[in-house]
Amino acid sequence: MKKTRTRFAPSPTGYMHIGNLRTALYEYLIAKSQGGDFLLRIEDTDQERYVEGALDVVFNTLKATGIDYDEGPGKEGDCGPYIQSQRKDIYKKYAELLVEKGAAYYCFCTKERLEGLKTSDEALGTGFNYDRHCRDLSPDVVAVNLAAGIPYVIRQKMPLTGTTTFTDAVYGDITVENKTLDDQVLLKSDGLPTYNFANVVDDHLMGITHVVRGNEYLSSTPKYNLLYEAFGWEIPVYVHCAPIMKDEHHKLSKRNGDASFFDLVAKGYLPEAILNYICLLGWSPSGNEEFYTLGELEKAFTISGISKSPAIFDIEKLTWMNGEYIKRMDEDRFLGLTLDTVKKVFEDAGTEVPSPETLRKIALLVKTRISTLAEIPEKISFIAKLPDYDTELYCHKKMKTDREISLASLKIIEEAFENDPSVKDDFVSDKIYEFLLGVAASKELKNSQLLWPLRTAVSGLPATPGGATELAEILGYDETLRRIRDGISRLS
RNA sequence: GGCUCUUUGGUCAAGCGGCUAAGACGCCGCCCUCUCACGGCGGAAACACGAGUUCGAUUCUCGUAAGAGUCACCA
Repeated sequence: MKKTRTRFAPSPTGYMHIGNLRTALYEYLIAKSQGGDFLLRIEDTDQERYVEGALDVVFNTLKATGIDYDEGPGKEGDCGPYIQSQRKDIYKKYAELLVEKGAAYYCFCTKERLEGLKTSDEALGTGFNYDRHCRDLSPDVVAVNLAAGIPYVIRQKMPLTGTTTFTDAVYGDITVENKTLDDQVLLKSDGLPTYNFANVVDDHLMGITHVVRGNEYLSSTPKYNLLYEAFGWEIPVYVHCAPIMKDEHHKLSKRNGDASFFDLVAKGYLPEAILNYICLLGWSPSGNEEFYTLGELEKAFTISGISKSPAIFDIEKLTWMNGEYIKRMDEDRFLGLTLDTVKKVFEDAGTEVPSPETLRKIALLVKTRISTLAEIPEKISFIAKLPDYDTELYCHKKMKTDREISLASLKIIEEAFENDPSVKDDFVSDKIYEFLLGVAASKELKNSQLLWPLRTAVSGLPATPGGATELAEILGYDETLRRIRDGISRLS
């Protein structure tokens, strides 16, 4: 059995579309799940679309997601070069070979003539089809024209009758009438191949066994088959995937301003969470497990799990999944990812940056409470600087507090702190909690009547990451007392 | 318009002739609790429609409808 080989063949546009990334992932997984090779090939046959730095986006994305290629630019194998613009001569040779075999022909039609055809077709309300004007030019005329240097393209000579059937691994058998097939251009007048032609030639030359692509290519696949057959080449397994949608009607796209892979990373999403999520958009595993590392996917992936219908990109579910990844992440990695952000919150607020130990505590405080890394600043900024707040916050029915009780409670806490110097010596959450519970009991107050006002005074917020005593520990004895007094004056 | 494809809860989806039609996100409720979150428990919510085939259709066939793709010297 032949070794499985797949390829990711992006055209460098400078934007890593989520759908393209998913295609790359599926290609990678098909190869790896079968012990095969995954190659990277750059399809840059359209020189008008050249974008500076676009290749780096491709390389960086693959690197960030851990999708390693076995052959490709910078990793030369036996099938290089892996950049189509460097393979120009190859395509010309094969196009000419096809002419010799009678499966293609030279076409000298001008763009103007084609335009005329197109407009008259549109007037009829039908799609455009080349009228095959040059299909039966005599060899003599062709030779003369070529010698005269008249610009030409090479077109595929489609059979005029019969049908062509191809098999897709996800859609099954699809049959079309040959007469509906256009004599498409294979080699452009600039000597470069069209996508459809370069693809077939390269895929064959590179030993690609599985062609994975978006289902917008479904309708051109019969033409591919005809090409493979004309060359006498083995037809690969086709795996067409339904698109990822923005909503019911629109595909996810750059034009719609939809997030690219790096946009999502910049918004605080983890590459592994993004990859995990998009893998599940359009593919489902055999069991109920939803969390997969790339390595696990390499074992679990099956082509039969790929679905036929489009999937809407649900940022809410990605966000949830990202949060799960954060919760499951080990502490060291989390701290490595977030400590600088935490530190920056204090720098931006213009307040003194706490000790590394305190920064650590703050970061960890937030670990189970965020879904994306970008949420950190808003969650902790109150620690750096007490926000201005309304004393209405002190009123809470369930906690059985109002302004008066809160004022009394804060005074009680202040006094208790001052009267017992040992509190300051061991100012950690558990000890403070224990201490305050004792105070509450002695004053015949409910725990919440003491703790709710404390939390409010110390944070100025209706909801905070961590409880009153946790926050007190982080703020330290002095700052805690300062905020308690601030609360007292607000309430007085 | 021609050709092709798709159609299970709001979303992702399992199902591959017989099920009270999984699971997840989101939503709602309850519990836990020094707020929030985490966690636990529970709930509402779906087979586009119509004919066939069959003892029996979400599942097979054919229509209809609605969506999508394609019909370039773009990929």
